[in-house]
Amino acid sequence: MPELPEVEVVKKFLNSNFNGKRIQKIKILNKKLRYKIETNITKHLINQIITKIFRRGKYLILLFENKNTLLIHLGMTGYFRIIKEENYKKHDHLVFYFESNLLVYNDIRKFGFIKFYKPDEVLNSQHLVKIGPEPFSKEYDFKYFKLNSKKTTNIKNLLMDQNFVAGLGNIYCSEILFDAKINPKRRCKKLNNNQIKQIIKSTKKILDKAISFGGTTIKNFVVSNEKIGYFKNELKVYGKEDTGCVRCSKINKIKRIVQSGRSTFFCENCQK
DNA sequence: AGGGCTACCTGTACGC
DNA sequence: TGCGTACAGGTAGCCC
Repeated sequence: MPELPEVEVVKKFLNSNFNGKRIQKIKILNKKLRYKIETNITKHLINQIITKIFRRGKYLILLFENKNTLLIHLGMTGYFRIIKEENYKKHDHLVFYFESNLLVYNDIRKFGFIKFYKPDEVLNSQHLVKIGPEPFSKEYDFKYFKLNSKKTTNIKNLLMDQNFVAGLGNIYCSEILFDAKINPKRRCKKLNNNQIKQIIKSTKKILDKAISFGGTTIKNFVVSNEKIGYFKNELKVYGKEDTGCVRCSKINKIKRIVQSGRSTFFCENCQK
């Protein structure tokens, strides 16, 4: 489910519903996620007002009035939904009780996590201390790319590296490289200046568009009780193995290859 | 040191 | 219908 655009949509959803709201109670239904949910988070967060929700890469940061934070990662299948009463489903793990509703975290595969951090600790946590720049930031530019792109790896793996640039995952890397007309197998050191500039441009363009469409629905990207994620209809190559390339003609079929154990989709004809 | 592979966990789709 | 296998948006820790 969640790459940067999906997490951004979740962040907006949480901000619009819970910013300024007080947590009355927290119930841990199952503490076994990627990391065990610490039982004592309850005593730090009870009666606290959520003052803001931030996104950094694919991470969510909940900030409370006493400056404590929760760092949340949705893994592959994590999502939030709002319910009116205690009406739980399989794989619900944590519930925040508010005055007028309940916010539930559900995660089938348990690759996500919810961690508590004291003020000023979260940005120096193991998860965020080495994370790369936001793709929309000024820092992610031509100079940065030249200076920090690992010369030895291919461009797909570079974009997937959260310490190079934050938030890109398996879907959007394929889509970005298709837009930039770059072959995902291409060695980084062989990219010329124009291609680097194009990759940066395509990164911002694809993510921006995906956010405006509400992210990509693959399986269970659900916010509240509404299905969103209309960017799925805009995907050009991801999951399109053996279908005709929408750009260079219907004769050339999209190929699926495996890079570092993950599927990559591209057109051999128009991505060089 | 840095990149590649595998584990983690559950569900689904597909071939036989 | 059932069984075995492959695959799925994530990171992290091991190995080389």
